[in-house]
Amino acid sequence: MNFKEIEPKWQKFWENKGLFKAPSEPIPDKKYYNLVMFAYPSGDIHIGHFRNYTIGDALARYKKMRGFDVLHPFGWDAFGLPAEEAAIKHGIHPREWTLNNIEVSRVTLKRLGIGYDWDREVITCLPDYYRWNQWIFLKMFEKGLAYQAESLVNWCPHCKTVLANEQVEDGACWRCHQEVTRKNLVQWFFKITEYADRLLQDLDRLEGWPERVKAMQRNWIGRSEGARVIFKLDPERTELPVYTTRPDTLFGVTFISIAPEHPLSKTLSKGLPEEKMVNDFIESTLRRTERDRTAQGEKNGVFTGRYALHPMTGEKIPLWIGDYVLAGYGTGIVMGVPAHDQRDFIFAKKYSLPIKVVVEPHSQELNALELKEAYEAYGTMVNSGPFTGFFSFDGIKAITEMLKEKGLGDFEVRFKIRDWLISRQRYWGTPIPMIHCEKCGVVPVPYEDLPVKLPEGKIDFIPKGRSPLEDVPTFIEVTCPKCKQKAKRDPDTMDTFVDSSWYFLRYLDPKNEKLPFDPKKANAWMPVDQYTGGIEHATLHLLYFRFFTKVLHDLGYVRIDEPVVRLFNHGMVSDSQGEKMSKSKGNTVSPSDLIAQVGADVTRIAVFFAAPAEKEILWSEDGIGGAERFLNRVWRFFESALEQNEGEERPEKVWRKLHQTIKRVTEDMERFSFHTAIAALMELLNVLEEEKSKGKFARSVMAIYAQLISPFTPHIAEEMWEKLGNKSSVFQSEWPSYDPKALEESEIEIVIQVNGKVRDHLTVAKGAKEEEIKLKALDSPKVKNLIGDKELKKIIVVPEKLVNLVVQ
RNA sequence: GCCGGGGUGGCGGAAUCGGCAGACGCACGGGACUUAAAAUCCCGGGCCUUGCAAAGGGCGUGUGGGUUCAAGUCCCACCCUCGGCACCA
Repeated sequence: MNFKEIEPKWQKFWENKGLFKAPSEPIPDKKYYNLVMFAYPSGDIHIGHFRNYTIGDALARYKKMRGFDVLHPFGWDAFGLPAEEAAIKHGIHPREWTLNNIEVSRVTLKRLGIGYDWDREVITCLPDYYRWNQWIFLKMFEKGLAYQAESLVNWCPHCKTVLANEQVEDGACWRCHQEVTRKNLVQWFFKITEYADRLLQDLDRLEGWPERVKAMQRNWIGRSEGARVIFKLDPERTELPVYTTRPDTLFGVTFISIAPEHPLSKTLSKGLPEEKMVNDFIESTLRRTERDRTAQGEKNGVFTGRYALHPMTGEKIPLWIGDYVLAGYGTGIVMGVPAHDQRDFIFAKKYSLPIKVVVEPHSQELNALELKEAYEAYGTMVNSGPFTGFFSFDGIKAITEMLKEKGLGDFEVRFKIRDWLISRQRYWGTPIPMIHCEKCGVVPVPYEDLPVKLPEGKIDFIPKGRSPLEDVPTFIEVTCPKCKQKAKRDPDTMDTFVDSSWYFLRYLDPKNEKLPFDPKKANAWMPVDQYTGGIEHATLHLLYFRFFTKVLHDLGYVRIDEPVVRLFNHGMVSDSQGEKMSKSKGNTVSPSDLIAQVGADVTRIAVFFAAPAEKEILWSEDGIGGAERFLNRVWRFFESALEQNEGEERPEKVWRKLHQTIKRVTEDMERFSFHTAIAALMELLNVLEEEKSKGKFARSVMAIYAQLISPFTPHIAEEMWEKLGNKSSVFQSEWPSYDPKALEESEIEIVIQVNGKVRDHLTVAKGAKEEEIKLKALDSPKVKNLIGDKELKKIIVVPEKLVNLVVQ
């Protein structure tokens, strides 16, 4: 049987029948929104995509047979840098390059037998879509959730654009791995920090999400509880707020450190003998790379010549500038407690600053002079004025409360997460719908003027470190919507992660020209019941789209405030050495080639059976051979079953195996254990072959077999279904259910253990009494031999399972 | 350092509720068919050990302990490994 020859026939059949079209509003209790991460069209579909999308496809087909209204849409994350790079390299316009790739990939997806509702296809680089990015941006601007600010931002010198925090991995650009530098720029941000607490807390509600994704998001959001403590500059009494999680160590402060980037650093020493040293230090520190500076270990600093007053004791505390103080976290100023913070300890030792012990472990005195490292644990407070004798936890509370009374501090919760920087200095993205007017300032583009379209024609894409749009006068030059004077458009485009933050809502109403989506339709389909994709977006897309959902919820456009009930992360597909596949390494496996060689169904089985869906696959051709062998056997058995008419008896063994298989496959589909579902189907085939099942009975078994295997091998299943005399699609049939009675065996094998070790087996009738089992077990010659004249202490009988004889 | 996964044959892995560890497959070895090969079919296999054989025995799910009649599964301590966060005060 040449499987690949029948595949186009069934693909056409499905398309003509509109098998995968979803209703615009589903039956409420029977809806299944089955979402897979849409694709960046960088060429053709690769094997990683293939794995992702066959999982989604198998689920869609299974759920349809279970009677659900299934929504299984697809689209393209079509903006992004590679399109511009291709434009520079090959002189093709990014749009043309992108749309060509989409064309090629769409055909491949169809040939892979993946069934989408293509009427809902979304392409983010088309104005139909990105105008709603602009619309949402304006809504967020109105709510104060989109704002422009000057700050030190991550800059990728290779991509020549800024990056959000989430897009810097280990100090390098997530896309090109070039080391990131810092720049002070005015950029647009989304205020995700305002949602930090909700994004964190609601993770607890996401029971259907993998623990590791939730852990990553918790780490990333980085909530910490502590206190703001205000030191005052001597003598001006300017406030120097610090953030600390250890107010209990407040009496141990012997210096204060300020980040070199902090504005105060430049001004504190003005006119003092220290001024030059301070300026030199700041300058040389700022010149160092982020990675170099944050390498743990060495700490450098310089004394400013100035002092601050301790909020409790009024003591004069020296002010230092320290290169280990992060400008972007807390207040950019920290209190130095060398006895109880390892970083402060190293710093104090280096510059011979005093060390003062204020917390001691239980029943042990610490001597500041003898400390080898900071004592960072909690303990009993000492040398802490009225708080001496308190335990740390009580001290934290009491000290913060007293600071609050004095107006010199308060409890404070801090997050590590920063606001989402969305400006990009590139062409191929959504224009930011803002106008800069000399007179009126920043003015939003009126809604009726949307979309702000990307200019067409000849554009110089070569990155120069500023947006290519800046050099397109027809785009940049506008009149101010307010004062009608000459003004300029914002030249930047949006981060493409904006596009992917709400595409799942556009699928629900893709042609809407009045709104990004109709809330009624959104409420009918949301939340997404199942989302399937890779783990790489754990703290990127998966954080951003939760944020967008909450914003759109707060704006009143969706009822739900979490987008996805159940999240599944499939494993990667690597080469046989475990190396990541890439075009440059030449170790890629092309799904298109595989379909051409062995067909889609064989490839699908091979990928499903290679490993549990959540684990990495080390790709090997051997898997293809095994899959092909299995499907050939299925087909051969199917044909032999069709041919013969005699043999209508229903052997109990096969009947039972059939129903066990229905049960197992059904349960395995529900728990995403596709490889064991296939193993169960292999076992059933083994039994069918062993028992040489034939005729009518075998045909009825094979009808069920076709249904059970159909999520994995849809084409072969349809072919079998048709040959069995059915006119409609196997996917319009009802998923088989098992008969619990068929699972019951009339005779049951029972294990006989002596002292917990299996020594013999016993066959008894179903429902045999304990007493009978005991007697039979004791009657076993093997058992008699083992027991001999030892004393029988106890007999444990687990009905229908085992009997354990305990002897001494 | 903190947080989260995971450790089972040569390999991918199974064991879903504490009850026969290794299902299913890959690779491998042996055999049948064939002039031959491919394809296909049959047989074998955790490790060690007694035995000519038939048939036995012991050990075995990262390590050490514990609970239990019974532990891959539960509890305690530890080791290794993968991933996330990390000069975050």
